[in-house]
Amino acid sequence: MAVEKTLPKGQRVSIKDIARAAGVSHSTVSRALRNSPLVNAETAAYIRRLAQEMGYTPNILAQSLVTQRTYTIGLVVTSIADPFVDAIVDGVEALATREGYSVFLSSSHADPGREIAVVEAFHRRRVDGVIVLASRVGSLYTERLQELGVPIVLINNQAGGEYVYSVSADNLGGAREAVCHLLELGHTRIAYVGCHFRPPSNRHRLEGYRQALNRAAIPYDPNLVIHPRGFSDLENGQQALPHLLEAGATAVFCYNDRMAIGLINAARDHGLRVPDDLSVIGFDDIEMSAFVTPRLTTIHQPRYEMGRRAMAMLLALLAGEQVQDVVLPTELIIRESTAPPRSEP
Amino acid sequence: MAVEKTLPKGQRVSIKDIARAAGVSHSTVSRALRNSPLVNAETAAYIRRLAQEMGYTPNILAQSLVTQRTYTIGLVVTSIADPFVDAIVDGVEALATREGYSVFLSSSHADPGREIAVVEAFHRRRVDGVIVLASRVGSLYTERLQELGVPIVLINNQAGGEYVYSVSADNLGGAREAVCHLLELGHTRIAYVGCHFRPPSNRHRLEGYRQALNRAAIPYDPNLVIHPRGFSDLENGQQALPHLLEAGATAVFCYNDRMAIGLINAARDHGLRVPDDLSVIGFDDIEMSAFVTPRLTTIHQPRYEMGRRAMAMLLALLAGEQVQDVVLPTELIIRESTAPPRSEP
DNA sequence: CTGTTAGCGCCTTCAC
DNA sequence: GTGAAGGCGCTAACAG
Repeated sequence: MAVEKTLPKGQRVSIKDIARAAGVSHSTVSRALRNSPLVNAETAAYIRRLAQEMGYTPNILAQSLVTQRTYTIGLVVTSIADPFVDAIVDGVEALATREGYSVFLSSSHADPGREIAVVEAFHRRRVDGVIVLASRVGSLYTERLQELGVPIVLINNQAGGEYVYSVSADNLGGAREAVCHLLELGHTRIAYVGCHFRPPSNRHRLEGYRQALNRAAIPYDPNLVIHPRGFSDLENGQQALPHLLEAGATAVFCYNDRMAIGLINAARDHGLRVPDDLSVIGFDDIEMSAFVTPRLTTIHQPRYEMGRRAMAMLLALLAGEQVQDVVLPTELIIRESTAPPRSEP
Repeated sequence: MAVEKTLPKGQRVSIKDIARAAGVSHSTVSRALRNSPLVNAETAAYIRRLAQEMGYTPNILAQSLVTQRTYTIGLVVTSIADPFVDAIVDGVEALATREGYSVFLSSSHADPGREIAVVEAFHRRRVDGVIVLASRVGSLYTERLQELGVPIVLINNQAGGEYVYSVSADNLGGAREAVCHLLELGHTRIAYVGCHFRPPSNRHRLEGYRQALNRAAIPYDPNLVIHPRGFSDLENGQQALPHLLEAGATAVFCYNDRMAIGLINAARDHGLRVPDDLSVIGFDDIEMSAFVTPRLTTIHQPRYEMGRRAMAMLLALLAGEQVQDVVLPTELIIRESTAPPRSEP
């Protein structure tokens, strides 16, 4: 009876169409398609074959409307074009896809306004959960986040809060390890170049720096701790050079690789040689680090794994399980930018 | 009048709830919320205020179900952790967000199977359109893509097809410009190191190389054209070195920056100096290029703009407008890795 | 201007 | 096993 006209394009085949073609009710089709045992095996097979032939593609939107589950998550990053971010996104996406979730990606450009706008948009789309990467936004926002009633996991952000879960790298331990490496090489005038616009992680790395010095019984010298006020990491690295020279540093631990690279470039322009005249160690182990000259010694953050773990945590939360915050270990990667201090003339 | 009980969490306020609270029908609420003129201004204002107070967030899924428009697009990339990809994603996302679209991001890892799986997933979610980035997948797949009945735009992929639209960089012109630069510096033994697993763009860049030589009346020497068979770009760059030396090249145009960097590293390990002993020029202008030593001379691709244009094209397509494929101009970025050939001893 | 009625595509009791 | 009926949240005629 049904008119078998080929639908022009964007073939909107629904379970009703299949039901009509199969001479059953749409309930039965629905069951068959979800492999429900409550349906005759043969008719189920027939229905599935029919669905296949008719080019049926389930409409997840409709499903979601009734099940109240969208199987989507929202991922907020500061900027996609950040070499630190990409591997994390990769990790999130890989696990999400494997588990049947799709991910909405949006960048906030570190603008609080945009960041909450993004979250609101995610909410309108009824994402099942949200992952926020390296947000610099504070409490006012995580508060709103929690109102949404969906689980949130934060990566690299210690912004605390009752219903906020987090995964991050071991900033403290990593920093300690970096400075220990410098100490073991024989340095005693070791500087730290920090980042003023990432307070929490900066605090931890600075603390690691202090702990390492402390253990080596080297007194803390405020002149060796610098927080440039520029906007970009590279710029900040460059700006730090004169202060370092003045303070008589022979080695520097930089908040991150980009700063380290900026510093190294500035040093070269200034006629200094790294590591001969100045040892430099970074943090993050971004891809570029292995290709600059000299190749940068740094602290590796397991970024892909951080993404995976964040997604895994979200999945657990969605399954109603209990979860604990995770802190992933870092790893010292020794390359060419660090060496023993030059013996005095 | 309305009971102001705070809903526990995941406050599922619907237009019906608002209707009840306001003493009107849900149609009126719907109209008021969409700023329809068919509603008394006062009651509309009241309703909107009420919605605000009750913490209402429209459910786009439900809207989409009836309007048949999801305001989502799917973006397929080979790998997110590719420095070439990120800026493009950024460009797509920026415009999409501005226009009220959300973007699903998925990576295919250059696996045809995964790539079509991703597209199927997008289809189930009823995305309004799809953007595919640098797909190495061929016709069988774009065919299926078109069956979906949603507009597709391809970035950096010449795979042709009736209903396929594309935006790409001017590979031919860029390559010509790269080689011209080398010619102008005085080189005559100029090599090309190509990429065997990106046939279309490789063909264009090789053709640009030939055209440039041709215009300079320099005969084409097959020994100077190398296509390493390794898997990674860096590796391929390294592998090319011995052949280049053997062929007596004084300058090399590499398919992309990563190859160029691999080649430069190999050259250094081999005791050669770039650009003194060998001039090297890349293609892409990835971020790293400005930080390696020597800083890499290269051909810039306007990646962010490519992303934007692709999204703009999709938007136009969704608006039913006619569109034309776009080819964006490249730009020669002269840095430190190219110089005149050394005068013979 | 506003309410009523349908229905988008699907899942889910609840009877048969 | 299977069908009928109701509803997820929302928009869109169609009457008033």
